[in-house]
Amino acid sequence: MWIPIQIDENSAEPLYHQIKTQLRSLIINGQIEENTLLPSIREFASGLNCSVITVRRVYQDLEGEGLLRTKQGTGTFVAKVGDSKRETFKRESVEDALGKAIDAGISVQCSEEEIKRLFLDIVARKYHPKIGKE
Amino acid sequence: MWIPIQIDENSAEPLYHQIKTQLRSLIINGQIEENTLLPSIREFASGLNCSVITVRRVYQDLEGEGLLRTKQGTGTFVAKVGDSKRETFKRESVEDALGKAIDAGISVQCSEEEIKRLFLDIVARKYHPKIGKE
DNA sequence: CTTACTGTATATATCTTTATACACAGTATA
DNA sequence: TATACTGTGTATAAAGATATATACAGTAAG
Repeated sequence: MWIPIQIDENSAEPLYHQIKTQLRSLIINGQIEENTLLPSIREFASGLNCSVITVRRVYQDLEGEGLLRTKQGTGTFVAKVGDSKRETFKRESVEDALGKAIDAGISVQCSEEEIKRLFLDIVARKYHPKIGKE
Repeated sequence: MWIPIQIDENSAEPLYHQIKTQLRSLIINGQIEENTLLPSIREFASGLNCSVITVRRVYQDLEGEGLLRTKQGTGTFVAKVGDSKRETFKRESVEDALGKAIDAGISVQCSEEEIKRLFLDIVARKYHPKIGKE
């Protein structure tokens, strides 16, 4: 089972927190099905170029949130997530990120038209990527 | 001299890094004039409810970047910032935040129309705040 | 020179990350 | 059913980054 996690080396956000946040998102959004057996802490750590203990902490924290079940000697499985929790999480996470971006614009005295134009440009680029560009 | 810094207690980003990032932004964007005497580390720390040492580290780091001049017994002053540096910084910081927000949307399978609608709603709210709402 | 303000240095506690060694569960094989 | 092997999660100790309190040192003004 391959789990798509993107680590930003330059971020000030701690490593375990980046992993936890992204894995939580994948689970709550249903991109990883209930009862899926996650990679072992060793396999996951190897893929992320980090320590086994760091992954262990993520699994432990998410188990504390009720998102994972873990059983020594067997592995770690994803738990059931209710639909209402799912929807709430989706909306909040996107709204939060957009709000932060707009705050950044305001703090830099971006005009409303300017930030709208920037936004639409980047949306177009990200939703319709051209070959040879990111 | 009052410096507007917003601390997010819930963020995983270290405190000194939040302060440093925002103060750097204020200086480079010219929202604090060249040669302005910044608050003393004690006064600033008191306003942010944090330790003197945390503010001290921020001043020290930004002095290392050439954005501040500091003189023992006298205080800490903002240095000169070139126009080209200013413009580059503004564009990059906003583009970066918008890109992150859109990535968050994509990772959550937000449709292009959906994220555009969300964005315009939040822009309207933030640029034209109603009384009684944030 | 005293006083009250600056920044500075040292020691301490907590958080983050790691390395290493250990204990438990499944499976093949005798 | 033993036994050995390979997989799993677990516990302990140590190093680095982060945040703090407290004591030290330079500067300016009375």
